Amino acid sequence: MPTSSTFYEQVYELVRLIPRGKVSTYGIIAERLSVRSAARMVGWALNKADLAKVPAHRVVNRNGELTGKLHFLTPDTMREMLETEGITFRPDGSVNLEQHLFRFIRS
DNA sequence: GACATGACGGCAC
DNA sequence: AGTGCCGCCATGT
Repeated sequence: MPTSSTFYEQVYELVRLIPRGKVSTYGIIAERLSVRSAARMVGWALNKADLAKVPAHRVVNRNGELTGKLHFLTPDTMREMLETEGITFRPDGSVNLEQHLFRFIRS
């Protein structure tokens, strides 16, 4: 087993909190994990994630672009899943964060 | 152990 | 406003 599965699990746990119809960003998740400016790690973790258990399609970059779509079954899978959940897209194909960004509730 | 790479983000030019 | 560089940190070579 990995020396520290905590990082993966914390990322997955946060991603699982994102409800249908909402999305979050790599940067916000990284910040929530107190690993600021290490958004790359979030993407890396999601790449190794079990897509059946983690709604990785709900994580986009800061501009609302589906930068991880190539890691799904087909390049259109990510967008299709989001559309099914009610996400609307801009003409350029990016998600309207103003409307769909999920804000984590802090305790 | 050095070096490149990656589902990113911020800031300098 | 577009482009580029650097920081971040785990992995593979």
